[in-house]
Amino acid sequence: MPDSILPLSFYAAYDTRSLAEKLLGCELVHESPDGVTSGIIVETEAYLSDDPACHAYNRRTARTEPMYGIAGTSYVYLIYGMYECFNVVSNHEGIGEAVLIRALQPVKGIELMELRRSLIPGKTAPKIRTKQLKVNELCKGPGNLARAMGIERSLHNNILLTGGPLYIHDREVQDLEIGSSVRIGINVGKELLYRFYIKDNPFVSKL
DNA sequence: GGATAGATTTTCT
DNA sequence: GAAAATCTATCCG
Repeated sequence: MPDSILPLSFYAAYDTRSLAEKLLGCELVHESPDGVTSGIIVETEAYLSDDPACHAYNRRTARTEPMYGIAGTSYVYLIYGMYECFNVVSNHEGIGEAVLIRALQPVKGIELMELRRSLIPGKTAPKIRTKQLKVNELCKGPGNLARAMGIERSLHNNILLTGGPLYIHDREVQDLEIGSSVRIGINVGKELLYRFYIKDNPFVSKL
């Protein structure tokens, strides 16, 4: 069934690492008041409950509470004081695991993405970007992706379903060439090959 | 092309 | 009070 919104049963059908691979090639859509943006998911990372890099590795806290919700819940958090990151919660209720979406190939609303990315974040002196971004830079990396898509913490702890503003479409291609590697920007769990990406796709954040 | 420093604030110790 | 699932500008070769 091409062109259908992923049902909750999809998110619940796989373990976290499998879901991270299955989400590749799917299209993330945000229907915001400003307009619709979307992009093909080309890069993900898995965070498991027995993995020291996972936010839910230690105590269950207020911030990570959505990670313990049902698969298909959104988990959005602020990192380094400036950037938001978007995750899809995975596994069963009560188990704190999620998939970080790291890069998109823009499809809809490219002009809106450019507009949202035209300001460089910064409290003291938010700067206007001087150089025009290339399309493959708009959603490169989790912080940039969230900004281009207009995903903020107001979308934290929502269910990715029909009727909501944020959801994911099924992918059409079944046989994707998928690569894996260690994850980016972490200091623990370095050796785990929990990063997945579409091979030879120029929208991936890093080789 | 790669390496490095600085921005910024929430969260947890 | 330190660390953090990041990004950008700047320096250097």
